[in-house]
Amino acid sequence: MVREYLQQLEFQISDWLKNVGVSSPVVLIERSVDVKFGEFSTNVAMRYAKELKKNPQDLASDLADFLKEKRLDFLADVTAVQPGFVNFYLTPEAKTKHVLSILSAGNKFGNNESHKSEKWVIEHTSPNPNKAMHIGHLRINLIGMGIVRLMKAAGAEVVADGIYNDRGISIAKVMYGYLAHRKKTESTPTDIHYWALHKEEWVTPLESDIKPDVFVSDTYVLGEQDFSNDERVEKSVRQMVVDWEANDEVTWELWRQILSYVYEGNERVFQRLGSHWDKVWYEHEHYQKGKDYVLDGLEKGVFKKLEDGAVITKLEDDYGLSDTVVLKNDGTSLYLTQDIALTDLKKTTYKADKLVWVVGPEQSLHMKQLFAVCEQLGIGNREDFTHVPYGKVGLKSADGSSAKMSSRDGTVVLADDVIDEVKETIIKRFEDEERHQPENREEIAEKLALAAVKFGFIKMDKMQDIDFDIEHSIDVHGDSGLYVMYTFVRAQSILRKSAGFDVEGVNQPSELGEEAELVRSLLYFEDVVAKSIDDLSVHHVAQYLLQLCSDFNGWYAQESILDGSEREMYKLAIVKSVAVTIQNGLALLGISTIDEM
RNA sequence: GCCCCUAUAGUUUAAUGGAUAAAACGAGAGGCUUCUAUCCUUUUGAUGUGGGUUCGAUUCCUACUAGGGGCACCA
Repeated sequence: MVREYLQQLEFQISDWLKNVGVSSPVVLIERSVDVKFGEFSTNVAMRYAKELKKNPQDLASDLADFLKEKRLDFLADVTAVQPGFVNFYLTPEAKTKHVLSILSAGNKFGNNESHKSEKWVIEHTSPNPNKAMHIGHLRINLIGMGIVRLMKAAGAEVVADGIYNDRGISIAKVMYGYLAHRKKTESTPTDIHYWALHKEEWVTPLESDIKPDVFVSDTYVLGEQDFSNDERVEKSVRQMVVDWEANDEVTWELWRQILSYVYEGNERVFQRLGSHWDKVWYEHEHYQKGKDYVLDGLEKGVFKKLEDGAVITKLEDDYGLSDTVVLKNDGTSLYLTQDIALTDLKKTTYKADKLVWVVGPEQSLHMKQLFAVCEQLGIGNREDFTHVPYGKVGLKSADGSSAKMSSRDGTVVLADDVIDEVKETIIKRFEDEERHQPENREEIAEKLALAAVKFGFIKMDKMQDIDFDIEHSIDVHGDSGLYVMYTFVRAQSILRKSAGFDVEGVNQPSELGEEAELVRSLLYFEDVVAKSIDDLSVHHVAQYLLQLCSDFNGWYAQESILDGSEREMYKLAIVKSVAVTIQNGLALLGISTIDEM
């Protein structure tokens, strides 16, 4: 509803600006920073004062007078104030109408059509096939899935995709580690051909009662150690890669088995997180295809061949980027080579309008080079390709400094483990306070733990580096997902205890009371979502929810809602619309609500 | 050497070029016979440094300082 008000205002202001001589006005209406400045304001008077050679304050006054004469029914007042802002004050009726419009919009409230009928392919969380998902992966996943949900809310059709780099030395190390360290008895030889005939002599994750992803990363660490310490192992691992490339049957069999553990492990964590890929690319399926693009590029003059046979880009002149090799002098391809092929594959398979890569900032140059090369080859326009980088996740060490996670030192913090720790804290509290039936505690705590952990990562800007501190993440007070969840539960509880809600029974107040601030906050949700969509970042939504919840709790403490008065139904409408807003906001963050806690 | 990112209360974080820089944690004071106190009210306290653009700069430009990342046959 607020959106309609703003559209009308924008139209009128734009019209007025054209009349006073602005050729192509851009009208920005933003939320006022303080209640005393109304609900919304515009800076057009200051913005166009110079162009019109007028005093901004006079211009603002003229605009305010013009709008007053229009007598727009949703406006209680329009004022012009120093140094040239024009402030808009909505009528109580207009605000109440907005509250009711939230209820009729339901789970669509906040959505818009800014990217309607566009097709987006968003790549995120391409995990190493040799590592269990740690808090770094968790962050990427939350950022990526957040963008996926935002673009869906913007009306776009979205394909979320991921890549498994399932070939090469890393996976071979896991394969070796498995043969050498996952035998049931020491006497079993570390030999792939023996394994092929006696698989039952090796354990599976299921038999060893280890989560498959953890099983794989532990196996990798063991294989890696042997690889670095023993030249014979190194040779043997490298031979596996060669055998794999030569399509050796037994090697492929072991490779498939190890990968099945990897996929099972990741799928388990993805399910827990509520994360999902619509499409998974496997490197082994497309890694050879890049070479054709290199030959094509050579023909078109996009690339050039060096004396030693390697092929290099020509990006310096047109793009100001440093050049890089796309084909090695031994004729084999590189990451960039594969990415070219995959980009074309994505674009043609899904007829994608926009492609997004959620990958680390260290790949910034690589991404720019990829985009430029794809443009040169006619695969697509650079503007349609977006790299979304993010800040690193390190650990907070005892002295307060930042430390890198290291699998060698055993300091890697797994996503699973963090969620489990928070979950334990919550269950303990349930037990201490004897809350919930014992058999329900587990399920409720799981949802709350997910909410707490996800919210903790996602409430801040994605470029902000994080020094993770488990103590801090277990703390569920303050600016946390549980605070938001608690507020939602509170609202649900009130609704449950009420005699039922009926829109017909809502008396529109002629003046707002204690609920004014809360109702004001409800006006801004759509705007916040729109901004999140523009920025490809859900953290604005998280910050907004904290504010909304704070307003709600403030009101709750001051005023009794179920008071049997003639305002009760009106107050219930507010409670209900707050609940809808929280639920929609949390849904954008990938957090599902519960009704009791 | 060149390029990119980051710098905000004691701590962890907010702020499409706008009005008095916003929260949480910590520390101090107060509040449950109550619709769930995982809450509410209140006090305390910050834009790395120097220039510039602008009516207005945490935000843009520039030079420093500090930290991180990248720079052709690695992934």
